[in-house]
Amino acid sequence: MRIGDLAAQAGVTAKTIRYYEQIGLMEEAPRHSNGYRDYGEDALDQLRFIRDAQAAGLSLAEAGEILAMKRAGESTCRHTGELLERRLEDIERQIESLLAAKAELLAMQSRASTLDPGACTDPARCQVIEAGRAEGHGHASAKAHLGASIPVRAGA
Amino acid sequence: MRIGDLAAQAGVTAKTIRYYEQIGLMEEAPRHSNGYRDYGEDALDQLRFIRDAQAAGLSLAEAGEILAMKRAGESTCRHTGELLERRLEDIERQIESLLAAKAELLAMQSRASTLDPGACTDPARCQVIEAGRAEGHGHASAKAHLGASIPVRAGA
DNA sequence: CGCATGATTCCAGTTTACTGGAAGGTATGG
DNA sequence: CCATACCTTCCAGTAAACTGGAATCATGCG
Repeated sequence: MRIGDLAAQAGVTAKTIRYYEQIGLMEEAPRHSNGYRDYGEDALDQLRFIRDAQAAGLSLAEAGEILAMKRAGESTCRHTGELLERRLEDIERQIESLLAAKAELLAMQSRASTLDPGACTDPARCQVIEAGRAEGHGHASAKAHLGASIPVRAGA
Repeated sequence: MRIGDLAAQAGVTAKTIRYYEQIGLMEEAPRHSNGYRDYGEDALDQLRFIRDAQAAGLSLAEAGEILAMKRAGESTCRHTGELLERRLEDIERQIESLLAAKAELLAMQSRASTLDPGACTDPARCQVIEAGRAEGHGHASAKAHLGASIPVRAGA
């Protein structure tokens, strides 16, 4: 299939795929006579793996190391074993961190709901939102990039 | 305490703390008569929270939203509740992804160890490492930033 | 035929989270 | 008195992961 098709199926843009090829993350695709890249199912698998790896907090470089292993046929070699080991440890650690953060958020949530339930019906009273949205209302004045931005990430 | 002291205790650099203040992530610290910033224990708590939040995959902007809530006293307001809700959902999702990635790595690991155990004692035979380290040995030739770099992250 | 799509390359810009370095002020010990 | 270490501001650069846009070529439809 052609790059746009692959991109659509993988949920990325064609630009991203060319970028992945450029940095050596994906191998150079074979070309049609017209110069168009031609991809097979394995390319889709790779892109899906990259997506998963990223979602799991791995960098493209790390995903690339693992893809290289896959391409090499997962040969049993001390080095690949060590790589897998390290990645697993990283992932373990990240899960721990996430659980800790989750606990912290849950604690905040319960404290928030038990302290003064229903005390904030008026949007003008909500300091949190004010602090995030309004501008010159009193305290900190810096706010360079941050403060007026509601980030979107992690949703896609 | 002064910025260098705080930085040392939090395991970041003074530059990083000034940067956090600059982007509005931390409030402007009170100053000594000499202009030096003066921090209390709460600053250390904040920095620790930021570290945790980052390890959990939150951006500084997201950590900032939560810190703003904390500063506002975790007031019970629909909006803060929604923010917490969203963060928790994000974290849930990230944990799922991590678990999926972990499963995938474990599968690779077991396949790798059962396919041909002990077949790779000679480093010259390990295509994986070769592919990651060597340069002009046959296939892909692009490798711009990637390929010769062993990333460090996720360890600190 | 013409024109919209979609492909190609190449180069430049963006965002996030810092980091480095210059140029200067301040506190302390010998 | 001066060196040293630490503080200040400001401006510039970096790395990762894209994203946008220009200029050009190819394909397919009416």
